[in-house]
This record gives sequence, C-alpha cells and structure tokens, in this order.
Amino acid sequence: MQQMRTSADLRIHNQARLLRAVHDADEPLTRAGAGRLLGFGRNTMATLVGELEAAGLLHEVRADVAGRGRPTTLLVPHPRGPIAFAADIREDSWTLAQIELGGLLTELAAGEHDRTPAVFEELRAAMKRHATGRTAALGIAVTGPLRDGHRLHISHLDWGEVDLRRHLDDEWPTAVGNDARLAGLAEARRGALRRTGTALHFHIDFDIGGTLLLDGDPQRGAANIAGEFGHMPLTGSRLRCMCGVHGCWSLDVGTNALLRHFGREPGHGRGREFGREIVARAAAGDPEAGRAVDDNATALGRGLGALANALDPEAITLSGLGVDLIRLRRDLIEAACADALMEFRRATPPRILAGTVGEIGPLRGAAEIAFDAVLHPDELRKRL
Amino acid sequence: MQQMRTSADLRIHNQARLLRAVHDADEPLTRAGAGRLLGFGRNTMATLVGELEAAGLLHEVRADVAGRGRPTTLLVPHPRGPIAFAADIREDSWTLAQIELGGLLTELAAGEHDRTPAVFEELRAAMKRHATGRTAALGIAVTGPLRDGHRLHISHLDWGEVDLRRHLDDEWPTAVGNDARLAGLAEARRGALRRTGTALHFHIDFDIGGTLLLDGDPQRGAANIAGEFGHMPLTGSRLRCMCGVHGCWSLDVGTNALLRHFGREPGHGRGREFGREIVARAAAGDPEAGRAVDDNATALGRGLGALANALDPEAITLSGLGVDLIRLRRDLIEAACADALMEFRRATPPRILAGTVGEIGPLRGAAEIAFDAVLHPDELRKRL
DNA sequence: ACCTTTATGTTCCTGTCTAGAACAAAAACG
DNA sequence: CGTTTTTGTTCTAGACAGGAACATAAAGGT
Repeated sequence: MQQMRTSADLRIHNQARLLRAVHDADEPLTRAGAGRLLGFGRNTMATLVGELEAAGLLHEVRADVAGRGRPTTLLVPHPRGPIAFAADIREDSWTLAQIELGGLLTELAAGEHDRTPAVFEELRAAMKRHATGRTAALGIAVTGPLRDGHRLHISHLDWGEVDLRRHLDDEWPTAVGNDARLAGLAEARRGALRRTGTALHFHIDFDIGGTLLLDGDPQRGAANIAGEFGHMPLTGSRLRCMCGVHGCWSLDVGTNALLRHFGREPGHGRGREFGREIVARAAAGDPEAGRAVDDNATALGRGLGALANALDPEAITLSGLGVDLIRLRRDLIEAACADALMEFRRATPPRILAGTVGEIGPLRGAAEIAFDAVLHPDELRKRL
Repeated sequence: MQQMRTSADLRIHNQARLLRAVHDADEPLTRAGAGRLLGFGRNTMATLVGELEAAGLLHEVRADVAGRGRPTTLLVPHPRGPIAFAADIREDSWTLAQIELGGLLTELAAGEHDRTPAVFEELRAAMKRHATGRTAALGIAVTGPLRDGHRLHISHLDWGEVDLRRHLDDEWPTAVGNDARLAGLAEARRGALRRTGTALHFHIDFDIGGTLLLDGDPQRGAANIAGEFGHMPLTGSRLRCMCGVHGCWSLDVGTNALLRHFGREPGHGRGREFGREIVARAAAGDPEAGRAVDDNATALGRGLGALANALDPEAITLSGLGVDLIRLRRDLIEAACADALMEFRRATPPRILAGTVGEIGPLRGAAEIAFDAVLHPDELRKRL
C-alpha cells in the first residue's frame, strides 16, 4: 500500500475500495449492498457516492425493487465517466477495445499487420480516431517479454528490442503487459481464478508463457520479465530452444512441439493453422495426430507437477492450446502431473482448469490494467 | 492490507508503521528522524510516541546530541515491553531464543534431541522455564514442509505427519515456518536481501529448500507448502528421489548429492559431517572431492538459471552448503546459470550472493514471524 | 383502505485523527 | 551573550467515519 497517513488518504482509499467493488462485482451493486459489503454505514455511503457522482465517476439509477423496504439505487458507470483503451497486439493482428467501469468491454477496431513494429502506427491511428474526452488510460498486451516495462523482445518476429516509448505517445497513462500475464489477470478478475489466492496461469500458443498469481496479482519479477516458465528444462528434452537454452519445456508443449512432431520446422510464428488441424485430426481419431497430442499433454502435465511442487498453487488455468489439451487429454495431463508431484502432495493436487475468459484473455487483461490506473489512488486524487 | 476503514484503523496503521520502522531500522531511530522518515509532523509524533510509551511498547531515552538544535530522543524497546520466543528445530537439535523490538536476539536454551517428536516436549519445558509476563508470541522454524501451517512432514526422519497443534499449547499466538522460508525472510529483513523487491533464497542442506520473496515477503502457496524448488527436474537426473519423483534437482545439489558421489547412500539426515569433510577436502585441493563439489556447483547454477527465467529475481541468496559452494566455485555456478538463462537475459543475470545472516537464519526468521504477530494491527489494537 | 413491518436515505451531532501555527526549550555558533 | 538551528508542546482547525433520530418508500396483513 502506498502512502496512507492522513484522513484525506483514508478517504481516497475508501473511495477506491468502493469503485473497485463496483468494477469487480459480478452483477451491478446496489448502494445499500455495497455499503454492507464494505462495512460502511448508510450515512457514509451517502457522502462517498455523492462525491463520486459529483466527480463523474459513478452514477446512480433506480434499482428494481426487490422485497420490502425503501428501494435503493444501482451503482453504474457515470455517463461521462472515464474510459480506458485496451489493445492486444499479436504476431499478425491487432485489436483495439475500450472498457468502462464495471468491466464492459467494447471492440473498436482490429486489423492484420505486417509483422513489423509498424503495427504501432496503425494502433495510434485507430486510437486517434476513437479517442474522446472520456479516454483516460491505455493498456496494451503484447506477445513477448517486456523488459523494464517498455523494451519488447519478440525473437520469433526478429524484433530484437523494440522500445515501446518510441512508438507510443504518452497522451494517457499507459500500462503494458505480456499476453500470458494479462490472460492470467483476466482469469483472476473475470474468469476461473476469481477469489483464488495462489494460482498459475499458462497461455499455450506456439510455446508456453505463464504467470504466477498471488491474490489475483500477476507477478512481474524484478525487470518485468517474469513468467517464462516455458524456458525451464522440465521434460528432459535434449533439443536447443530458440531462446538459446537447451531442454526447454516449450520444446515439448505448444504448437511448435506439434509441428515438430510432424517434421515441420517451427518458428517465426507460422504454422498455427496446421497446429489447429492436428488438434482437429486428433479429436477425430487420427492416430498420428493423437500421438502428437498425447506427447504434448504428457509433457504439459509433467511440467505442471514440477511447478506445483515449488509454488503450491491452489489452481492452474490454461488458455490457448491448453484448452484443447484439457478437452482432449485431461486424464493424461493429470496423470503426468501426479507423477511429477511429491508423494505427500498427490492426495490434494492443484485443480487444473480451462480458462473461462477465452480468446480475448490478453485483451481483457490489458483492459483491466488500463482501468487499474484510473482507479489508482493517485489518479483518483486528481479527480476528486 | 486488512480492513482499513475508520480513523481508528488509521491510527493503528500509523502506530504499526512507526513500530515497524523502529523494529526494522539498522540503527536506533530518533523520534525526530522517525517523524521525517514516515512523514509525520512533530505534533503527531508526540501523540503517537506518547501512546506507545503508555502502552508499554516503546521507550524514549535521551539521544547523544549531534550538532545544533534541541536534542531529541532515541526510540528503544520498552523495558516491560513484549518479547517473542523463537525456536529452531533441526534434525538433531533445537534452539530457543527471544527477540525484542528492534531485533535483538538472545539465545535462551538449546539441546540435542532423539529425532522423534518428543523434541516438542523439551521445547515446551524450556519455554516454561523462560516465560515471563512479557512473553507475547512464539515463532518456530522446522526443517520440513508444513501443510496448512500445522501438519509437518519430515520424510527423512520418518515423521509421516506430525500435527503441531497437538504438541504445542496455544498459550501465545504461534507462527510456524519451514527453515528455508524463514532463512529467506531473515535475509530479507536483516541480511543480503534488504530492500530487494523480487528475490529467491535457497537453503542448501541435505537437499534444497527455497522461497520466493516478494517485497520481503516469503511466499507460502495455497496450502503453506510452497518452496520445494529442490523437487523440480532441473538437471536431467534419472534417479528416483526420496520424495517420490524422478529427476529432482536435489539429487544433484546438496549434502546428499555429495554423499552419493562417494558411493554413500544418503538419507535420514545423516552424513552432514562427511559432507563437511568433502567440502574441506575440496578446498584443500583433493581432486575427487573437487569433482564432487564441481558437479554440485554446476547443477546448482543450472537450476538457478532455469528458475530465474521463470521468476526473474533481482538477487538470489544461498545459505547452508550454498555459502561454501559460492566461496569455492562461484565461477562454475555463474557459468552454469548463464547457460540456463535465456539469451536475452544473459547481459543482466541475477546477482548470486551468500546470505549474510549465517547459521541462525531460520532462528532469526522464526523470531521475525513471531514479532510480526506482536506488531500486527489486530494484536496492537488490544494493547492500545 | 389502512396500519404495520422492513429496508433504505437523510440530517445532525459526536469522537477521533492529522496538520498548521505559534511558542517554548535546548543545543551549537560566533 | 545574543543568534541560529532543531526539536518538543500546546492549541486550534479541518476532515472523516459512526451513531441516533427521523423521514421515506416499498411489501404484507387485516
């Protein structure tokens, strides 16, 4: 917690708690319900909500009456309240969306790109088109490690080091995160990891990216490049990985591993189509594709077990290809995981779940970190 | 942060901040200096310190005058203030100590034990002898995973599952942690990891235990059994580990691995003497011992690199045998670590350091978690 | 139709907390 | 021995959340 010393800090803190509760709620909160949830009396709620309404952050609308008692109001986003941009930049495409208080996500624009950093120009143009006076922050998901929060490395696109600060204006507070981390955040906020204390999320695409979530917070590490779980030698492979290390877990799990099983050289973010085809064939009963998927699932499980020994997650969620692997080979994954778990842990293994946020996980996560900036006490202070 | 809503909570929070600052300070804080550090005016400091003095938590003594201006006071532990017990229970011995505000640690009693849970009886007797009205909390370090914070598994002592709640009274608030986690906490509070955001600590004894420290906080995992980094397959071993898994890192690093190099069967917490002898021989130039230590160091480095890829620590500290390995084979460790680091990380590898707290790390960590209970807002509320 | 019950909103007052200002105190400096 | 510097003390002010009493708006019951 940042500085909290004076009663003014306390007020900001409580306003932030209220807005956070509204933002994170599964269903719209009533004013009375929010008061109960947060422990405020009706008098205090009146002043808090009043101030937030005056600041253009919250709006009250009549709630449908339910049962006895004086009707209360619903706490909804203010019609002129702040909106955040969220962008997801993938190997070959980009998406721009906006999010408002409460989590409503609306797609604004999307496109293909030419696998060069010119994509940032397209994104800036799209933002210029859609920006309004309400736009307050920007969150971006990118598909690679982000050293120090702005130096992007995407080796398989030959982006040696792309400095995001050169490609983006600083018109709004901007937060950036890699896709796996943000997909994990999305699961923690809106998906299968809600109310989970310690969890792991893995986004399996060409290879594996992941994030350790502690009380819903996806960890960043010292230089913002934590999460490369795919580049630990967890499955005994002898191959050299594109990252420069031998034996990486990602050599055996992900679309690249599927391609390699069929003799295709993986790399440069190509072959996703064929990967999907292998999964489809395996689902249809093709034996060779089935073996490729078997190997993938087994290697996945072994790695998950090893990581569970060290990090003791309550649950592990998967997105991307991981969802298919769970659907087709849950047994294999769980058996391999159990084999890799220390004996005394096997009675209570971590739950392994498919993420429920789906394809838009990184975009949703980018939206969340963007809106987090708006709800941050320092930002709030300026509006109140 | 637990509930923080009212101005009374704010006061407790600020009192806790002040006591925490006094406790964590490298040198005794002055009242004026603490005020500057925490951002309080002199008036507020007067009331805060006054209340803490009245509550028997803080005491003011005249400070040596330094330079101009009215002399201020030193903030020291109250002569009748709370004291916490700290205990360290190892495979064959136990220690009881006490800690007071500011971190002063005093050993009270110690002994050997018979490798059965009867050690807890000895410990209770020692505590009964040394308890006074000032005793306020108890922290214990144990050498094994502690499921749910009270179920202790020490497979190599054949302690299948020992429920600590049956062996301890609940006379005081009691906190328990495993030795590696508490050694890491000790480094974060009083050693080489002060002011380090993301760090890893490994305690290398017979095998490897570790902990991930985030802003000084050693992580626990969902069931309090995080930290078994030694039971991930990071070095390609084919052996079966006592934990029930194949290929564990601990098969190649630690005293057990040294023993195995010399054809001795490891296990049951025996052979530490011979392990020390191997280290001494290697230091003296014995080639066979040297090779054993080489292998240990290389395997250590490989594992550290793999973990750094995933967790991106700023620094890694080692205790136990790790201190000897750094002293004798720093180059090998760092080279193996670099080989296991993703290429783009090699320019800025994590610092690998020997812990500076020393042998008493687990005891010091136990003392810290015990005193943390005293400084916790809920406990403080009772005293104010 | 009318009163009761229930839940919520509003108003006013109280207690607590930190900050600011003015002043007092205790040292070093010249 | 007065000045400067730093700290402690006291008193007042401003802000915040809570409690109590009352008002309001619905459903239930007769």
